[in-house]
Order: sequence, then C-alpha cells, then structure tokens
Amino acid sequence: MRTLKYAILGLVNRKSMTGYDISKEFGEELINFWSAKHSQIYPELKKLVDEGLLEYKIEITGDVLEKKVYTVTEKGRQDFLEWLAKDEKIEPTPKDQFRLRSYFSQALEPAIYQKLLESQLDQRKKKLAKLNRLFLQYQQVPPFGSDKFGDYSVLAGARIREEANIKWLELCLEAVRAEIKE
Amino acid sequence: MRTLKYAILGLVNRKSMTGYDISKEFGEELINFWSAKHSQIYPELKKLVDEGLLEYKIEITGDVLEKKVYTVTEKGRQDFLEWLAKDEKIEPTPKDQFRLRSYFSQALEPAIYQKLLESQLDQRKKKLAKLNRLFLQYQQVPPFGSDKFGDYSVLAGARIREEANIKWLELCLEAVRAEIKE
DNA sequence: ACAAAACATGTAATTTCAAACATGTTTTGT
DNA sequence: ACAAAACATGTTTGAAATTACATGTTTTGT
Repeated sequence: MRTLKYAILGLVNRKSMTGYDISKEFGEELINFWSAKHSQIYPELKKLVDEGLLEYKIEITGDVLEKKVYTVTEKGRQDFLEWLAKDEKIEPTPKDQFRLRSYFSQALEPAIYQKLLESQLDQRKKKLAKLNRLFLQYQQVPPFGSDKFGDYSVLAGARIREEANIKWLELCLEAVRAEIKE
Repeated sequence: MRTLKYAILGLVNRKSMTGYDISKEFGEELINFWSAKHSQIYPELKKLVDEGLLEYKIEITGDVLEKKVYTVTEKGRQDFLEWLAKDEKIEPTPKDQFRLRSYFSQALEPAIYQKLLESQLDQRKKKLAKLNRLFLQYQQVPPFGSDKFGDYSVLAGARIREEANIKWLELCLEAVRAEIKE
C-alpha cells in the first residue's frame, strides 16, 4: 500500500523539508501512529523523485555540507490528496506481543504474571503522563482547518488509546490478585 | 524477535495441532493480537522441527491425505516458558493508517473528512458489536489458571480497545461537525 | 452424481522494515 | 582548542510479512 510514500508526501506537502527533517518528525508526534528509520526514508525519497512526485534543490550549510530540500510537485500533491480522501476498510487489529503473552498466561505462576502486568502498567502510566503533559498546551480544541487540528486530534487519540491499555491491564491485575488472595 | 515462533509454540503447547489448525486459530480469537498467513506458518513449522522444538507424526485422513500433527518437545516447552515469563519493554505504538490520514486532515474538505470519520465509526461499531456478542458467553471472569482465562482476558482487552477507538472517532466527528455548522 | 466448500501443504516473488555498515560536516558546550 | 552532540546522507543485509503461485483430497449439501 506504500503508506510511507503518503506519510512523506503529506509532510513535504505542508512544508519543504530534508530527509533528515522527515526522520526527526517520525520521532515526535508522528511516533503515535507512524514511523520509519532513515534507512527507509532516503531510498523512498529517491523513488518519489524518480516518479515525479517530489523535487529537490540542494542547499549548502556552512562551507560544503549539502542538504537536499524536498518539495512536492503538482502531480505529487494530487496523488497525496487522492489517497487522503480514500474511504478505506478498517485495518486488521495491530499485533501486540504482550497480549499474546496474556493469552498464554495460564501456563505461568500467577505471581510471575502479576509482576509482568505491574511492569507493563508502570510503563504505560509513564507514557500516559508524558502524553498528558504534551496535551496541556491545548487550552481548547483548535479549529479544524488550522494547522494544529491534526496534531491535537492524534494526540488526543494517543491519550485515549493509552488510557484503554491501562484499563485493560488493571482488569487483568485485579483478576490475578483475586486468584492469589484465595 | 521471532514472535511467530512463540505464538506457534504456545498454541501447540496447549494442544497438538496441524499447520492448518494453527492457520485457523489465527483467524479466530488470536486475530485480536496476532496473525500469520499459512505461507509464513509452514516454513516456520519446518524451522521449529529443525531446531528440535517441535515434532510431528503423520496421520492419514480418508484414503491418502496426509496431515502433520505437531507436538512440542521438552526443549520447545522450556523455550516457550522462558519467553513467556520475560518482562519486556512496552512496544512502540502500532502504526495506524487512519490516524495518519487524520493528521493530514486539514488538507481535506471538512465534509469529506466527516464522511471518512462516519465510515470508520460505523465499521468500528460493528466490530465492537461482534466482540460484545462473543463476550456474552462469559457470565463471570473465569478463574486464572483455567484454560478460559486467556481467552477472556484478550477478548475483554479487544472490547476496551475498540471502545477507545470509537471514543476517539466521536471526538473527531464532534470537532468537524462544529466546524461545518458555523 | 456433482459442485462447492473445507481440508491440507507447500513454494516463489515481492514488500516492508529494522539493524548495521559507512562517511563525513557543523554546531555547541566546556 | 577540543570533544560531544547534532546535522546530513547514503548503502547493505537480513528478518518478517503479504500476495500470488501451485497442487491435490475430503466432506457436505443439493
């Protein structure tokens, strides 16, 4: 489906950027729903240029360091917009290694499974706290159409998702603790 | 990390099965947190036999149809149990194509984005209804240690996750509807 | 008797992705 | 003056995963 293609096109459509910039973006808000290493990004950029969806011009930083600053072509913008408006079927449930462990947990000592759950819960709570800190910057919902709406929306989604993870872990913990007490 | 290896080992540890059976399992409860196509399963089974973690005996169905019924070896069981008890870091957030679209949604007509959201919401609600129907069979939480606890736990988790997806979509919809009304 | 669905097992080609390899420049802090 | 961190761009290797290719048997429903 070449989703990375559209992620890149979407980013460059908002603002001209280098491969390095794109790589950094994948480490920030985008981490909540997409990511790619630079070893995947650079070849994809080359491909997009070959396909006429992106162009670049070289800028010099300092004395000699070359930066390739990418811009979308009209063709690229059209391709992106077409993808963006597509009404797709919901994706299959994402894989989750800890849930796989949970599925097999009856093969484990309850006390061990409890430890695993507590460790997960601790990490999830820290992650949620981080998301909550980021969320503070929004006093209210930014209007749709402002460049902040997307950021807000996916951040709100990440919080809700993390809250659900925590809710589930707490439900499991309760069941295991009830078992141990008996 | 070879998670498929442990998914297969875990399944076969519970009960001897064929590659075809494993394939079917990935289409049922397991779909909520893991899956694999038969083209990935058969080579993995071969590898696990080579590594001495699984054994099989051939059974004949009808006149000539050969079935390979797999069983875990003691070594395989140990390997699985070791993996199962491992306390791991939470995984990076799963990729989500619709959230990527949402992130770029300001490039879209509000009415179009609204349609996309409504479509997602509709599909998510249907999925939740299905999970709820499955959930009915549990009058109460099965005791940990019973073979039903794992099933219950991941099903409960899938419901909670789906509820969160819906909550997020409704939040987005509300914001977009507010925009359109103005 | 026949067809369709389900059972059953594999391989080949391609895509996606992460980790490691590879090389250098520029800025910032001390 | 020096070192570390950040900037900047690539390639190579291999694992994980999907799609398509490939072939056949058995059961079920009509």
